[in-house]
Amino acid sequence: MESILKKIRVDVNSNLYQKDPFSSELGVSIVREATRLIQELGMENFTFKKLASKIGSTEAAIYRYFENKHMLLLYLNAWYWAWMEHNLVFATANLIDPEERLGVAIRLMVDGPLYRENDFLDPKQLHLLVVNESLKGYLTKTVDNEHESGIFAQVYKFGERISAIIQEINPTYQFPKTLVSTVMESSLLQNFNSRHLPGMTEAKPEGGERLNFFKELVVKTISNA
Amino acid sequence: MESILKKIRVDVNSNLYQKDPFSSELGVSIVREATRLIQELGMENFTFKKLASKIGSTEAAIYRYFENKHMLLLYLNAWYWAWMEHNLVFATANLIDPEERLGVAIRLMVDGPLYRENDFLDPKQLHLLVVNESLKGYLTKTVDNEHESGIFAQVYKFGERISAIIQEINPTYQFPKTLVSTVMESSLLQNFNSRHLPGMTEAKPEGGERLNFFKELVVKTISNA
DNA sequence: TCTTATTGTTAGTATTACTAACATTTTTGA
DNA sequence: TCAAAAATGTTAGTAATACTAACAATAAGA
Repeated sequence: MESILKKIRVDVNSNLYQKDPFSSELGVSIVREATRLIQELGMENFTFKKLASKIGSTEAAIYRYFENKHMLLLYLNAWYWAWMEHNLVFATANLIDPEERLGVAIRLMVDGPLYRENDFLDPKQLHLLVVNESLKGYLTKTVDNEHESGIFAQVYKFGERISAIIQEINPTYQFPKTLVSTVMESSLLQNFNSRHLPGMTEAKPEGGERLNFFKELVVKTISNA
Repeated sequence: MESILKKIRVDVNSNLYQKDPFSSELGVSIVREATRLIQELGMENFTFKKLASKIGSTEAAIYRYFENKHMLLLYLNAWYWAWMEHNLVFATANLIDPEERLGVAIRLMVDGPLYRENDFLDPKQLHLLVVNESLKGYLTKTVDNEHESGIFAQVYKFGERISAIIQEINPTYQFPKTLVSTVMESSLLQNFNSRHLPGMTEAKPEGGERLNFFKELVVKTISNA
């Protein structure tokens, strides 16, 4: 399994980039360093110029790969969720019990993907990036166009997989998709809250409270009480 | 009750502004028009210059009231949650049953504040603004400084009130604050999802699904099953 | 009426987001 | 093997943004 994970090259929607970053050295160093730098500076202070100087290239060169920094964020986000889906598929491959599979899925959402030193992007870094920045990439005026061009496919696919597990457990539950998207988004926000708005939550950044909270929440919600 | 709501002037943390916008005509027209314009353009395309030209003033004049557009957003956000708290207090004042009060609170979070044509800001407009833009105001690198200067006091106060209701219903429930912040944040995101990422949810923008979803989720979660 | 607070105006700077034009290198296929 | 085509890289720019400074005009208050 480790070697398979190591070799995984995720397919993301080609509308996300101008030129596939994995088709060249420069492209790879762009996404690699961007992951670090966006996290370090935050989207508002991140610029292609700063990124260019970090990787010894120029602004214009980066624009050939990504239309702008917003698209680069969406690209990394898509990559993250595709990676999450791989993790889910592998981790649940030989689990028959749907409740067990749901447990794995929730753990994945709460704790982020497994750490594997892989060839392309570090999923641990990517998780931090997604916690801090990804929602800003959704909540924009351009979301409708982006939605239409299929840019959120990875997020959708991941969500659908977990919805399917829920429907397996309780076929009469009315809101599987709403529940799944709530957990996907809230697990990120609660991670953020525990670090920056501690009064809004009982959870500690590295504690197991979030996992317990979300597991209990989901299990109770989909049960026929 | 109506006349009281009409007269309510919310107190927000003075770190949010340079000069109290309710201390002058210009200030009032800034916050009033900003609510509309931020919503129309989205934060990324909103500028003080555009706002100034709408209200027949100048950029520099607006900078006298707010340090930058980010602080203006946080100001409007604080105003929103303070208004929400007023709504909650009035709507639950004569309800004894904590479960009934919780129901009112959830409805408020899901549907936003009551519409009252009031003297200052239109809560309906503000709700749309908060749905689309407010989370971007939290998820920043400056959140820790802002947190320290008490800028999120209104959000906290609203959350604490509802946590208290939950603790009244079930004093043994472990995560009241986490649950409340989840509902506060997710109800906004689900509103957004229903409009822009419809595949992520069963809810329709104007339907009652979200309310049912969140009510069921909270009631089941805090029950001792 | 004199003082103070409030607004308006002009004019600037540094940075950001992006593009055009062209030079250089690499690939490829005849 | 080598010329044409494709991919990359570099330089140099523009328009817009996010501010700030300095000062003039106006209104309000004691």
